[in-house]
Amino acid sequence: MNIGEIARRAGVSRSTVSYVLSGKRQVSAEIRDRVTAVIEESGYRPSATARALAQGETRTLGLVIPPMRHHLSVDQLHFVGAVAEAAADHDYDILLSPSGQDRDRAFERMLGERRVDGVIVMETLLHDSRVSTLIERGFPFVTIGRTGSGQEHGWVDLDYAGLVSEGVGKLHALGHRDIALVNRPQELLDREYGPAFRAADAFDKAVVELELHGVARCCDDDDDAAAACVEAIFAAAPAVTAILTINERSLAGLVTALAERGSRVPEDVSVLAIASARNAMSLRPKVSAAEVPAERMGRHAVEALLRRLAEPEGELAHVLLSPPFVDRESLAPRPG
Amino acid sequence: MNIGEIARRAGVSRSTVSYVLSGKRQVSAEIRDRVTAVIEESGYRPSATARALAQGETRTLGLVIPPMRHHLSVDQLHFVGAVAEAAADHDYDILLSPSGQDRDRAFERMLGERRVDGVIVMETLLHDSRVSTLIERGFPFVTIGRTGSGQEHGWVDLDYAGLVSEGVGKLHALGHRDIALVNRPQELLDREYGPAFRAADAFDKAVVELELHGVARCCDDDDDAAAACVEAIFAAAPAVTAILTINERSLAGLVTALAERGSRVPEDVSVLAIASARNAMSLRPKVSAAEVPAERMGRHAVEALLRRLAEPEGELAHVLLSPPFVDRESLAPRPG
DNA sequence: ACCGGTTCGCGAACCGGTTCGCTAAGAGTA
DNA sequence: TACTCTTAGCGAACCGGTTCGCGAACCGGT
Repeated sequence: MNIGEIARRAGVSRSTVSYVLSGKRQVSAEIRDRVTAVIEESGYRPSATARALAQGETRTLGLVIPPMRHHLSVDQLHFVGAVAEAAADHDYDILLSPSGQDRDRAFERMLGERRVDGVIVMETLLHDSRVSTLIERGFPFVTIGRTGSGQEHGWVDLDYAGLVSEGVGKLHALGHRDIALVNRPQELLDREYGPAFRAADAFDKAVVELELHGVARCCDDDDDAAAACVEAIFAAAPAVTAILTINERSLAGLVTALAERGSRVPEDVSVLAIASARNAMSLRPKVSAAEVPAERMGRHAVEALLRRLAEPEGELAHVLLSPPFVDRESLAPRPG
Repeated sequence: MNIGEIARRAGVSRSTVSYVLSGKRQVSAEIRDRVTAVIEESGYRPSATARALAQGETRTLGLVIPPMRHHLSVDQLHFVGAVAEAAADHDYDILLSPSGQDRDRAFERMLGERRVDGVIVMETLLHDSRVSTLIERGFPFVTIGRTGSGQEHGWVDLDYAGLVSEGVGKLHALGHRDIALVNRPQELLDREYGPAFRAADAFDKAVVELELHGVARCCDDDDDAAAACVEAIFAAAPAVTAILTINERSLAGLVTALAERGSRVPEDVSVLAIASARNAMSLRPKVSAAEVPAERMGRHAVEALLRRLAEPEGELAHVLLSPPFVDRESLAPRPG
């Protein structure tokens, strides 16, 4: 069933059917009714492909997701879902592009073959080749997380630097002087993954400013790594009485590792995290944490990108979110 | 940059360029080289949209994901990632279609406007309107989870019935006679969500067959619900010494709830789960569990669908996976 | 020199929409 | 009645590819 068939059955031209559908020109009530009746009874819907070709826009957004072997976090999952729903609300669809081993195949295809009108890039690095490519080609996009060249494109980001200094401040206010940071995996830090990088940086600054003794450690995204990390922390700084972690995936492992080495939370060691409430709440004690607002970020990203598509010369969106820490049961004054 | 421009620069016709690209007809070495040189230097890539229109296939697969408010599980996240990667390996793309409040908008658009060549349906119900729609329209698709009309379409499923009876059998073999099942939320059971339904059914059968005292309870997908569920179970059957759960999201809550009411695992109560290793391992004690093989399921689904697209009259794929239980620290013989 | 068979490039039609310019019919005015 | 203006439908061109039929050029054989 195509537009020509509808036109034939309604006894009008194809262009008239098109105008009935789009409303871009006036059509007399009589003809309009006749055409809509035919469309109704035949269940006709115009082909997205043909329209995309004619109009030069696909009404599809690309979402570049991190490779699976990074084991997407719950946050990222929520983010993907939120993006899909936000896009659907605007009658856009989401095309997934896994980056990965040969990441570029899918990414290049998406751009080169013009499958999408714009792109959302997840897990952005400070120096990100995908971002450079997009800028070079003048392709509309928004990143999750800032790059080094932050002013040249739209982004939505979580203020890791702010959260980390706020977190350290909270611990400092409780009297802690020996504080550890559990960061994301070394690999991400090496690749200059923004959150890992900015967290490390902010931690160092806060430590200097507040005249604390700080120890920062990277930790792979799993529970076994957390156990090793706890060992490393206390080996390097036995006096540590507070741990701040931005590594959600290893949070459970961190808490059990502390329990297993005989450190009570929060009597001996305070724990503060940046992690989803769902995750933090299922632990004992319930861990105080600032939540990654994945859903809000998803909606912001979609809306920023759509705004850019509507107004290519408009202002670039820079959205920096800073969710509050919520106190639960893992924080206490420094012992002794 | 389009195919006409390439043809002009290479001094050949558009059709010749097309044949160079597709290799569907012989082209003399001389002309082939000239054309590829021009393509190379101009960075030309054919438009996916135009090709889709001409060939009548989009080389895109639709993935219908559950609504966000169901809070996708880690498994489902992995599944989405695996699907995207498997599709990318075959140079297909994945279009997301969130089902949800007005699920039908995105789903109908995807089908009606022919944005995709085939569809993968997640979280299938025993009586699923999406499946009926797809069958009616003769649209190629594969479901994750069987429906009631299991023989009329391809599917990939986890053998929940088998896993539950195997699990009950294991507990029985350890001497347990009073066994509880923690199922997925009541809402899913009411809507006849396959895993919840089949698990409940298999549990009842196993209980009768082995002459056990069984109690089955639904549990919402969070930790608080797990606490309530534990209370309900012991209120109904104080003698329970073993719990089998297929509710991954509430597993952590289940374990802490047991600890909080003074039941030691596994000395007083054995726990057996169907859950990702990652999740089960981060608990104390480490929970014995059969793992949902999300990644394998994703690849199977994509490959089954692609096979169907290549051979519309070929056999339907029916893949039933049954991962092994792995023993960790949560199982013990019945006390006393 | 003629013939039948290959090889290979070209042009045109097609996929299913959108959009622009034209014009016939009808309305309004003098 | 003649003239202008507006309204609304039609046809054709276009988006950027693919595919089919045609025929020119070249081949070897007699």
